[in-house]
Amino acid sequence: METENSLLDAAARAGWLYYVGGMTQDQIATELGVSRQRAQRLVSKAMAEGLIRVRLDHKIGRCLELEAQLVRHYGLQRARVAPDLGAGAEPARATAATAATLLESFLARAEPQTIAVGTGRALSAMVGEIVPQRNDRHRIVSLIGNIAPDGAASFYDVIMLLADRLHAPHYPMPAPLISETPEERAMFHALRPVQTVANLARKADVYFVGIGQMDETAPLFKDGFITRSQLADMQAKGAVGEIVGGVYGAEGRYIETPISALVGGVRIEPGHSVPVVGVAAGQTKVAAIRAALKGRIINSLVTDEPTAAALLA
Amino acid sequence: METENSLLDAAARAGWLYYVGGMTQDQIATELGVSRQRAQRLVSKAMAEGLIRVRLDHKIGRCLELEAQLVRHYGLQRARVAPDLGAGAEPARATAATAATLLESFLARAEPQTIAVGTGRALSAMVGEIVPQRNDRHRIVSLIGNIAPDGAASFYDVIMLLADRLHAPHYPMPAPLISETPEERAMFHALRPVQTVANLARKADVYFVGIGQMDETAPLFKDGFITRSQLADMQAKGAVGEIVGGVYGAEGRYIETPISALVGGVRIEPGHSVPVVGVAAGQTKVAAIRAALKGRIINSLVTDEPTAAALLA
DNA sequence: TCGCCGCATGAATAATTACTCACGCGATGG
DNA sequence: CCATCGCGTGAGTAATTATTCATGCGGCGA
Repeated sequence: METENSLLDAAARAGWLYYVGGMTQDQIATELGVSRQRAQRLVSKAMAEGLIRVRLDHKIGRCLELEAQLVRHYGLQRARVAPDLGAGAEPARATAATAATLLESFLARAEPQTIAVGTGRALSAMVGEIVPQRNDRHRIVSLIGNIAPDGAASFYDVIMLLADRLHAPHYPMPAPLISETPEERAMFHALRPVQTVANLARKADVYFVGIGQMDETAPLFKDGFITRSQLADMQAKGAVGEIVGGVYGAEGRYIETPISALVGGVRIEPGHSVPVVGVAAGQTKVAAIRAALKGRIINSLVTDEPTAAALLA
Repeated sequence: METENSLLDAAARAGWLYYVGGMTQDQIATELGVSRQRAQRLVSKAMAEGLIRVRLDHKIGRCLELEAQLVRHYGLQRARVAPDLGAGAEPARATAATAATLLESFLARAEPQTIAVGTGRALSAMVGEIVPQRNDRHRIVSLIGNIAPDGAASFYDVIMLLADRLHAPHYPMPAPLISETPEERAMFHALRPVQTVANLARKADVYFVGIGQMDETAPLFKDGFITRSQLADMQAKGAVGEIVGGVYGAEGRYIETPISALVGGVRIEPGHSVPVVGVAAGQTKVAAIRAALKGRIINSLVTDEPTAAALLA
């Protein structure tokens, strides 16, 4: 622990000298009295550990334009468009920093906020960009059960990561994301802790949710929460997207399916007055995002440039 | 204006791809359809124009800033600011690990170093944080007699502890810290071993010293080296601090007092070119530290966060 | 219109950074 | 106590980035 800490300290120092001080790694090595290689490793560690945080302080004209158009076209409260990272990159990478900045603007508020979060890669990446801080006046509450079919806590467990970074009180939902049977779901929902969390979630001051597509690459399916035939069934009923387990059609209206009775989350009702921020990007998600916007399930959006362009096409 | 703007946009985009996307300038060039050199120039411009803001997300980020300010404000060779340990903790605790790291960076040098050390709680705590090692190419030399008025070796006997941890040759000064009479002092200083050590100390490659305040809590007084009336006398002459027994005023100029003729140490002359590292922290020591910095008795400082802030206030 | 100036460009090259590898040290477990 | 494993280290090297320099293009005044 002690050596761990001093290692990070050294990394932070090296990173500071490199990125802020603009020194070469050679100079840093001399300054710190270590070898050049070690200086390099420290700098790279500072980056890898996320000690160094980079943000873009310039709104690229095109992104600004897309944001304004999104707000106007879909009647949003706010929109953020991250510059394109290029074809190869994971879309979540692009939105992560931008979404983190938006979340931080809520965290900066003096009044205690109840912040409800969903799950997924996009939110997970966002949390990775949040600056660690001591910020215990806000509460983090989970919108959705995080127990996977095999009983393990989900890999993309956003709430724990976020609470860890903020040292904030947090309320995970101790229930399966999708139960085996309606009875199992009812049983979980009868539990006091589950009800407490659900009630808290329904009164949140701001929501951050991912958006799942319902094509063959659907996260629900890919991550093993539903079977291929269940997916096909929902597709047949017109499903195009999913938010915290709630499946909806092309107009953003929730669709009732056999699965609906098994979902252990707090469904986001359309037309919320508080910010409901969808964080999603990628060609495959365009239909799902558009539907969520149309149905006013979300009223704020963080996405990337090509996705924004597609949404407006 | 338009071209200006699109230039900045391009720079911002290149910077985003480079720092957030982690792409090489080659890839960026391909992505943006420009030459590699142009991509490089755009990235560099993004930095120069401050389009990309880099921040350090680590508790020592604030410390690093304070260090930079201390170096600038007082013209220091180097400064280290340890993170605050909270109100309750002994200030020496905070500086110990940081000072030890600094000392170790000197120990790591291949060329043999002569390392001169003073005494005091801060240095004692520092030595406690030094990792034991077999490092006999350096020499440790004492700057100050370590015989207390009662004849016992001082409790805070830094040099023995340090030499023990390093297995390095060491040269304690076999003389009283403060003699009873000028004659006694002269007698000790006539001794060959004392002269040898003093000569060695004057040619040291690096100095580590504590800094004593001269208020009612003065270490010299608390540890019984001087009487209350002697303290009062020095205070009346404007004494605010003390380094290896040398007492100085608010501007960091040494003050001659009856005690001066009794001190059995090697006075640190101002304006040394080799590192003279003061290790000290605590509200009570601020005036003493500031004076030592002003008078250039020390040219490097290890302190803690609140003390650094006070020194810059 | 011509010539000059300044600046952007890409080639070449220097500097810096990242990676690979073999080694050694200390921890771990039989 | 000794063999083994894993990790950190520095040397060497590949990759990447920064700088320098010669060139050419376009604007501007004569």
